[in-house]
Amino acid sequence: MPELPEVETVRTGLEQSLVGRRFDRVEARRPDLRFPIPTDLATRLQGHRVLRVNRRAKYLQIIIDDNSADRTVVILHLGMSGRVNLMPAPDAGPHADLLKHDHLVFDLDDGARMVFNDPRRFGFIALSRESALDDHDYFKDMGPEPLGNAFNAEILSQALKDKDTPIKAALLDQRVVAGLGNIYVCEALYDAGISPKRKARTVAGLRADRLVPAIKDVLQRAIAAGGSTLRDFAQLDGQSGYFQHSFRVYGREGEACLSPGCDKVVKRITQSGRSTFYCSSCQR
DNA sequence: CGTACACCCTGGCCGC
DNA sequence: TGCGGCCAGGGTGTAC
Repeated sequence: MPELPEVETVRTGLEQSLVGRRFDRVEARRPDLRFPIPTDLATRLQGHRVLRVNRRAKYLQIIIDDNSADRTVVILHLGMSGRVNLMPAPDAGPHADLLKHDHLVFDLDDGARMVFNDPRRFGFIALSRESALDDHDYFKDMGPEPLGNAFNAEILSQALKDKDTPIKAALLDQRVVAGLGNIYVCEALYDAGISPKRKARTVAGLRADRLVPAIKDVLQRAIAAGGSTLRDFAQLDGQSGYFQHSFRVYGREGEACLSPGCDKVVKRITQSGRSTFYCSSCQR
């Protein structure tokens, strides 16, 4: 499901419904997702309130106000198929029945219920401390946030200049830039007119000048649209994102290239085991 | 070290 | 209807 815009959409929703709320009851309904669920998850959270909800790349970071000088942080990754549902307090009686893949249940002090559902279980949850977060294994080697000021053509060129790998693979490498996934890499390369097969080192310089704004623009437009819904992504209230209607190449194999005057159709190839969509005429 | 690939897991869709 | 094959937005471990 989620790349940066989808995770950011979830973060915004969680910020509105979670900050200031207290966890009354936390339940893990199975021992593991992709990794074991911390056995002390419930005891570390119950009785404490949420201070903030942050995002780093595709990870959510929920900071807990637990009266500690070094606060507990919940790290949540949605994997491919994870989603977070927020059910408001029911008018009367209990919450609706849980579903097969509802793995984590968080009951809040206002009667609302947050549920983490993940059919494929590529998602995971972990606990850390605020002071250790940047040094955590998940984050320590991560590249810059693509929407931050620290991500610019100079920085990207520096990261690409020694790489022989295709630019498509380089942009999926979270050490180069953190938060892009298959969809938005395809879209950004199309928008910048850069072939996904081009060696990354040859993108350093002038092409990076075009690529950086293309990346920022597609991410910002996707966030504004509430993310993309392919099969199963939904916002907290179950609404779909609608950026999928704005895809220019992703998923459009065999369809006409949208660039004015181009008479080619969109091609699909496999790179690093994933589908790449591109126009062989407009992207060089 | 950098790169390439298999793999984790379930479900939906398509063709037979 | 049923079944096999293929596909899917992610990250990691292992083999070169």
